[in-house]
Amino acid sequence: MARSQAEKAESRARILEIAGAELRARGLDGIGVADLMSAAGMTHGGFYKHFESRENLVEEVLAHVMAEADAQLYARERKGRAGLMEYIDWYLSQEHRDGPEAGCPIAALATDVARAGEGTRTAFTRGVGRFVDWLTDRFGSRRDRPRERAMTLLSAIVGGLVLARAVNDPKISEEILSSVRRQLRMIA
Amino acid sequence: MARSQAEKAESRARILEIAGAELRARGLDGIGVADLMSAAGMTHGGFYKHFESRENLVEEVLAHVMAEADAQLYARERKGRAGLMEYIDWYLSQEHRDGPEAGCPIAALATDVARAGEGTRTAFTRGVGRFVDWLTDRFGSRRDRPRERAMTLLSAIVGGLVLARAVNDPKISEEILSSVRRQLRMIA
DNA sequence: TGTACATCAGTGAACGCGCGTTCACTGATGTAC
DNA sequence: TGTACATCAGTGAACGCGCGTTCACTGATGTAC
Repeated sequence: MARSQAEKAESRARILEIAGAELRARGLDGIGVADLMSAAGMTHGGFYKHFESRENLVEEVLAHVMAEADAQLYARERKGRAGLMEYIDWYLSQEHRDGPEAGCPIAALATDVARAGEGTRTAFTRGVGRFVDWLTDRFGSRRDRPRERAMTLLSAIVGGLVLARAVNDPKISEEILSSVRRQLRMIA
Repeated sequence: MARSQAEKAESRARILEIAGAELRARGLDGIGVADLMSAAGMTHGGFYKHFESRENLVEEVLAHVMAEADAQLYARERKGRAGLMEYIDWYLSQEHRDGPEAGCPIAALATDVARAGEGTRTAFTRGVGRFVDWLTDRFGSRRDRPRERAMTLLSAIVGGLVLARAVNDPKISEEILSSVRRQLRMIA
């Protein structure tokens, strides 16, 4: 082998990481095999030593990125209402709005996923489910109908972030973020 | 001329209408010039008698679709809180979820628009602004901070619809729609 | 009203170009003796 | 430990293919007399 098995694993990890960022920044159709491989420091031909096809890559990257976001979520230190508030404030921050490549894959890819293949959608659905569970836990028995609240909260932060990103006018964008942040203190 | 001026206007309107549906169903990258023209009953060459380029078409279609949605919004009969509730119930309905081609362009295209050109984003931003104004009016003086509420409500319904569409599991999808519908009665 | 001519909506072949994929090849790595 | 051989990660040229765009052409329409 031109490279050891360990090096192959590193290459694969590098491809997945770069693709995870590109995917969130440019959408499911936004990465080309050649560009991706060149960003990973290789030529395009080697791609097929790691993935069956481009579609297969997208599926794996989506699953990878969802699992990563999920792990970060469950690793957060602050619990209860304070933890939830902290999370919402980060989620609806300018920093998160302006850095989709490292941000929530749900907000970055939701409309793309709706048009994607079943494998991709299944990975996405699992991530949404885990997210809802985490939020539900934050409500605990503090509030009635915690799961219903969790789903609404998720909808509001995803919608708010997506709108803040799409909109052209910085003032409206900021207004959306701060409005949702503020109003959610009532439901949360 | 092979066709009269009136016929040209009809052709253009037909292209815009079909593109408006395809765009919402398949995303900003989802329509090809050849497919679009053939769906409009013509061959691809004639496209450039109506639009400068594909990108120019996308811009015009987005503006057209936003204006259309806006007109429908302002034409709704029921006013006040009842009108708002009625609208939310439609927005978060299975019918709307399953028919993006005739539904809200904001929810259908938000993440695509975030990556699109300035012209497209400007048209989108204008539409969002008008939507927020309409919602703000529905709150009127009934509630404090009506504009803040309007932006949060918009975020929640857009996010809820987008998630309900992306998710693979019909049970979760329906649960998202009904949760947001129910919880929004508190804020609205 | 009729005639001659210019206009231009729509046609369909042809064009580059980029993209996903294939494939023969290289040479370091892993393995068997 | 050393040698011979098979393996296979990565290379880079080449492939189809679809897509946006161009262009010479057509013939009905609009206009000028």
